[in-house]
Amino acid sequence: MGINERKEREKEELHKSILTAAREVFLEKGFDQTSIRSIAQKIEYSPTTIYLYYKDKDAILYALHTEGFYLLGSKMEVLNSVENPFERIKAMGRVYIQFAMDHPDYYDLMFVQKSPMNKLDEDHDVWREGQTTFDGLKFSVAQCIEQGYLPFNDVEAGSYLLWATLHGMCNLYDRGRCKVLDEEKSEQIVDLAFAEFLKMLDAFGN
Amino acid sequence: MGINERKEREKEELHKSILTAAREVFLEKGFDQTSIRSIAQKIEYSPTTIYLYYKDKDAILYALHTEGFYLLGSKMEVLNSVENPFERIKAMGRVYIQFAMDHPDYYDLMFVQKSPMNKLDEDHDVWREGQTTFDGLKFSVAQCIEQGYLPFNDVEAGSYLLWATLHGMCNLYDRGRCKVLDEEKSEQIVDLAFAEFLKMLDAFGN
DNA sequence: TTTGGAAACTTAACAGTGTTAAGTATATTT
DNA sequence: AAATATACTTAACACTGTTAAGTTTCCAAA
Repeated sequence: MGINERKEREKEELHKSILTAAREVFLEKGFDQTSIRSIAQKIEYSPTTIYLYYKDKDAILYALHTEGFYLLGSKMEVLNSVENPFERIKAMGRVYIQFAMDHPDYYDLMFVQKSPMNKLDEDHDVWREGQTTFDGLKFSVAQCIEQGYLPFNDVEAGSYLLWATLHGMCNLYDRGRCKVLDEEKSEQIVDLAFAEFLKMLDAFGN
Repeated sequence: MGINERKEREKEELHKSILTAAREVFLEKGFDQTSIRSIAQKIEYSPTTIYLYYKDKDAILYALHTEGFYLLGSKMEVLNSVENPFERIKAMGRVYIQFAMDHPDYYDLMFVQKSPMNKLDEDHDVWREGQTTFDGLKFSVAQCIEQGYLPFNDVEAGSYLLWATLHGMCNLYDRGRCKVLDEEKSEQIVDLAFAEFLKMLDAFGN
């Protein structure tokens, strides 16, 4: 009899629908407004039911953070066809910025919020999602160094520098720190600064 | 009769002691644990009294954020004696990183948290503290461009790029995203990446 | 077919948050 | 002495994440 199988399916479905509801609330109302109670209301269950499927709120946020990395990964994937590693690096930068602009909430969860990182210390100690993405960057940076496009001594330090540069631009923008600029300029500052950045890199690449 | 004067002094004192208590809680327990009630407990007044001296919690956080800028400003001040603008820029970077490491909570409030920025939209529209600091950077960047140390077309975009690079390194570090690196390396990654950054800049400066 | 028990879910509560309306002392003015 | 203004507190509202205890539902064995 497949009763147990059906029950297992139903459990999985509720598990999924909790995450779906969480995603909807998160994308509609933002990080701050994503509460256990608001998720529960969306699926028409009591708040405590959620704790039967997720250990705590951080576990849900971690799952959403993972979704974000899959989304970013899918955008990065198409760049595998770029043969020249230096062109690939530059394109990765553009994709990264575009992602941060298109999905600021996902971006925040992936690279700024401390909540998802709490889960790491508890169970699996390694940040798989971030690791995979960073490895992709390192691979291209190593190629760039080999082929004389970038002047770094240390692959990891150089990769971190590139990552941090883009992250800094996106994060300062997202957190309203562009108010130090004219209103018109602050709107496009990330693109402008990225252009200056590319110019710096090109001075090495050519 | 100086009774009104004495009362005025007492009001000012309570105003200050609220901020002092807020600072103590903030530096001891961190941003998340800085609640109106914990501040009130420290000064042995009821939580509602605080609202007679500060409009809301954001107003207190704004005041603390301003303190942070004074602190950073005092660290930057000594660099005025550095004649060479390129050396000055590089020294500013070191001071900035050191500040972020020494005072992560202040740094967070100044450059990451949205709370203090909320106050801007309400009253004075301009972010005076950030503006002043950024102007200091722009001044040196403009000199560097003039004297051929930096290859930027746009002073503001270039300044933003430099700022964002340092901010990105500090913020990713603070938010635990250095877990993509070996444990030993993640401890010193900001210094390592900054070293790579300086090497890139030096390629132009010399 | 009824009974026992496990599984799934809910109710109610705890301890905390920012914030405010209403109430109470205290001190000053009329 | 009575009225008023000032300073502060109490109690509450509407939230938050989380958990212990209670209830309902459902399946299996007697």
